Amino acid sequence: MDLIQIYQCFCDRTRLRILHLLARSPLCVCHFQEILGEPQVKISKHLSYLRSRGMVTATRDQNWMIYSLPKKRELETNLKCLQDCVHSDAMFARDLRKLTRLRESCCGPAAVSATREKRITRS
Amino acid sequence: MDLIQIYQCFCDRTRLRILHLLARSPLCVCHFQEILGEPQVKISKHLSYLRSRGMVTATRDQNWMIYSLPKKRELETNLKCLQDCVHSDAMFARDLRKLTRLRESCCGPAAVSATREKRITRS
DNA sequence: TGACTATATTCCTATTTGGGAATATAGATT
DNA sequence: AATCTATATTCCCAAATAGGAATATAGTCA
Repeated sequence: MDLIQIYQCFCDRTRLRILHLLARSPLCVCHFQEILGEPQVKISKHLSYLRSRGMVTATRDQNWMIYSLPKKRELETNLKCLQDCVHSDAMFARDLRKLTRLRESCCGPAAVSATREKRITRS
Repeated sequence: MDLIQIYQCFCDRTRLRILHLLARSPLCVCHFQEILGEPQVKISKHLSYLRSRGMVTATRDQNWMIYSLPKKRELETNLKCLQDCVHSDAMFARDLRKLTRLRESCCGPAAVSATREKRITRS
């Protein structure tokens, strides 16, 4: 059953933070490392967990893997619910703030920074 | 973190069905056995799992344990979301139909049948 | 008191999970 | 070709989970 899988993906702190961030914009692995402050293996494994269950999709942009959310009604519904629930949560708020800062300063792939106000082209 | 615990409780099929039913009305263990068609140990253990994480509360009515949902904003929000998501799901729909039938015919405790239209007093 | 009923707990086992260290891989760059 | 960079995978281990068989418990009733 699909719904169960969604909740299985939601029930780990790291994965929940990842999905919460992806609800804002696609991101590459190094962004997650930067924002979550967790080691590369950990991030990568959770992304692979999410991918194997169809909760994220990945495309390559040169060296970078860009992760984003697939179109899935139940997933979107639950992510909206998540956003309602985390309003007061310091950790999720902090993640979003870091995301904003990253968008301004980061060295990541074009596909991700494409969402910035000022598009920065790769040199 | 509280939210994580909610999702941990949601991520098992049996527990999800239990919580989904409780969103309608308080129930005792034998009702869950009847509706879910699962062995007593299994039901009892999942209820105890849920109880230890504060997702259900239990009170005794003679021999019966009546389980119900506590007032918890995030839990309620997520249960509403669940109801949005399961509209098309045969299993959850079947559970609800069985619940309705039980309300009419069952031999359970007064505390539970109190929600029936015609209150049936224990002989 | 002893038997009965509804429910909980214990013991056991197989599986899944989460995490880290080390290593592998794919594409880019020189 | 050799190297570099970003990411993935493998191997390992400890802990959590899910489930069933058997047993225990609390309250009820004769």
